[in-house]
Amino acid sequence: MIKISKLTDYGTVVLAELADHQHELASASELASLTSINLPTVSKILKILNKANLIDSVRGVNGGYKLLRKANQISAADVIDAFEGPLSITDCSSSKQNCKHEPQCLVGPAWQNINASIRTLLEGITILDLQNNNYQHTSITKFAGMPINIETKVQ
Amino acid sequence: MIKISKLTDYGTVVLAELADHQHELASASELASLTSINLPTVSKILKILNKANLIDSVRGVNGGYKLLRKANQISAADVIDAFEGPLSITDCSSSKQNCKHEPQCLVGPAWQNINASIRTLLEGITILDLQNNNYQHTSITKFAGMPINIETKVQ
DNA sequence: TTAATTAGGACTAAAATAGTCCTAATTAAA
DNA sequence: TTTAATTAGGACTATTTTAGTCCTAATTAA
Repeated sequence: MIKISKLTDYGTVVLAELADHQHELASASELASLTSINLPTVSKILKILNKANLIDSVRGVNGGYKLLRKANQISAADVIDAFEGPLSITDCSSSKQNCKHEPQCLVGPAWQNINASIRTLLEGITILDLQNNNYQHTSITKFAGMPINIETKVQ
Repeated sequence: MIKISKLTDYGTVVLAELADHQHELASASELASLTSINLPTVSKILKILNKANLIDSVRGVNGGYKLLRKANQISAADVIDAFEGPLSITDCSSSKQNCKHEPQCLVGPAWQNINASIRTLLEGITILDLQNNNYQHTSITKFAGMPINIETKVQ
């Protein structure tokens, strides 16, 4: 269903929660109780986010995590990259490698363009937008005579 | 990776091949050899496409399949729906049901909007576009002072 | 009647995903 | 210096999803 994994979804929830904490550290167990996600899972998520340089960690007593960038500088695409590797709508859309059907494939290049479109869309949406729900969908079918879709952020 | 399944991908390939046959019937085995996808798999794909009313079938000797609508009237979203059920980027983005985290979920509604955007994008792309690769990605960052992404179809 | 074809669905195998758990390293505070 | 709280890293298992194959029935032209 063109879906992100549960872990990625949880990842955005955890990041949104961290955004509420601004510069204070939040521990894994705090975040678990705030988000209602099980502690072991939250820990795993935090490690992944840390490895992807989206958050910073401090060990030891009173340790915890905080955002490394501002919420409006972390995009949905960043989060997806962290959890699922480079965004790619089909196996062959990320690069022009090793597809055994490639010579006679009629649709590969088009999927690659669609992929780029979805990526651009997701790069334009930040954790702050997700949190505030200030991303709204609008659809405009014609612009200068051409059929287009416009995705806007509420200002 | 926000990806469609292999079967969905193959589905578009098969549809594109059927589009080349216009109104003649093409059998599963013909399509298998034209697309280099194994026969049993092509058969499965054709049954799914048939059930979704995207193609028509004729049994018996000289039977086969053909498109039920024109290639420019079958969208990428139609194909994804056929293979993967209603498009939905997260478990909670398709409807407002049964998510145990929902009361405190910070990001659900936003994902639902993103989902709608991706759907609109995919509804605007047809098998004909895929086949001709006449869908191209362009990105414009400002329009009337607002940050936007515009996805265009080549005319 | 036969052979070519699709319909339907059961089944298996493989891959991806989610979730848990263990041990080590770090650090503040008692 | 010891202890307790915390993250780091990774192994592991269980579950779910996906891909792919196969069998039998129904249909139909020749």
